[in-house]
Amino acid sequence: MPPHARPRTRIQAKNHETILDAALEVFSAQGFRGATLDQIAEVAGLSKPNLLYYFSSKEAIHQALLADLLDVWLDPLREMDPGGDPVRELLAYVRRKLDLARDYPRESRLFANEILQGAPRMRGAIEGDLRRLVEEKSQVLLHWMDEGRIARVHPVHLIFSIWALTQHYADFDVQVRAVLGPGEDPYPQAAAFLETLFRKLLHP
Amino acid sequence: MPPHARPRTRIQAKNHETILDAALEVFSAQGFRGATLDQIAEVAGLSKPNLLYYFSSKEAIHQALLADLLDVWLDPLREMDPGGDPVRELLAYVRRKLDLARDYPRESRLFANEILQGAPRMRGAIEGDLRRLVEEKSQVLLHWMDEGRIARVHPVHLIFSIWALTQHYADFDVQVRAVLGPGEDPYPQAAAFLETLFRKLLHP
DNA sequence: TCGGCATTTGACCATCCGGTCAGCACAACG
DNA sequence: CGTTGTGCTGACCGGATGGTCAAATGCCGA
Repeated sequence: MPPHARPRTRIQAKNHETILDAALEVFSAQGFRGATLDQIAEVAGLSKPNLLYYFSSKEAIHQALLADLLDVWLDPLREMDPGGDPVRELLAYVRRKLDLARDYPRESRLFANEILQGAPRMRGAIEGDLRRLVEEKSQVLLHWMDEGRIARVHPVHLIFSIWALTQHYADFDVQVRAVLGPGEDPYPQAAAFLETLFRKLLHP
Repeated sequence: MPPHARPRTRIQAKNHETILDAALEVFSAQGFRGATLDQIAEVAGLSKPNLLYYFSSKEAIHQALLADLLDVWLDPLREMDPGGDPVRELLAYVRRKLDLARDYPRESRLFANEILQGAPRMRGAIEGDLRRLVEEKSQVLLHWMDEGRIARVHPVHLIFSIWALTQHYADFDVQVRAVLGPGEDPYPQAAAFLETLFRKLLHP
């Protein structure tokens, strides 16, 4: 009688969260098809039928994760203030995005997995919300360029470059650490490097 | 009697190639676990048992793909000539890498999938060949920086940035095209943008 | 304390999937 | 025309996996 709705009781809220966290762990590391309900159940410390008491299917768990994801992912871009100082705003955006990669690598990899497979469960959001936001912010960038406050480059590719350079540290973490050597924290170096890179790129 | 060896007859050579091409198609789009032998067989236009006549297992097909991959992937970096003009050499490297993303997106996604999952079948190569090559080329970059011929930045992160920015166009192709709009070819714009970016970054 | 609802689970099912195998088709060759 | 080796396949197997269900257990307010 009380299955797949939004959490109502305290137990439901807790188990919902536990399951989503475990699912994030497994989906981000194995992809959708690679992940199994048994693995998720094990990580969550629950039985498999119990998972399906809270979510109607493996798909439903995955959907729930993706639903939240895009918002979190785009928030740093939304925060970019058209009224602020251009270079400062853009560097702050880069910084927020890099922090996101450092603090939420699983979310980054979940997203990367989804796009890599052709975004079968996110097509709509990408062609909708995401595209609109990029278009909107591109206008802001173009405006700044017209004013001569930052260098003139293709605004959409500028945004792509921020995504690529920051997410790389989460998605290719294994490679990054293997090359830098163990025990080396990539993020401080990355922050410095990216600040230099974008400062030079944006300088009019 | 004549199964899993290097191709000997003409038929073997042809089917080997057909299977690897089909497998690349499927593995790069679905990941290792997401891919099934039936899908590969269908794409190849062969029966499943026939695949296993030529390759001993699903693993073996995947291994065969990965074995070639790293070399192809690192060749553009190998070609960077320590005796050439620094900026020209680096821009040429960026260009070669971007062409690779444009012409071999499936290979790029296969690689991305592998790294995303923690490189379970490539750990050795990454900590070995790849790391050594990056270390070697970093020395070249540092030398160029000491001579004042390019700006001083972290050489390894410079290489990371080239990887991230070029592979992004293959790995996140769906997103790139969704944002730019259909019918828009991202690559000419990307080439121009990346040339600007790296020219500015490297300028002493 | 008790009734009823929320929560949990062991046992089970159908399907999918990687892999095997016995044998068929066919061409080359003596 | 028989023998031999390559190429190929339908039928099958066992284990994994997503999902179901009836029944057991825990929890809470009246």
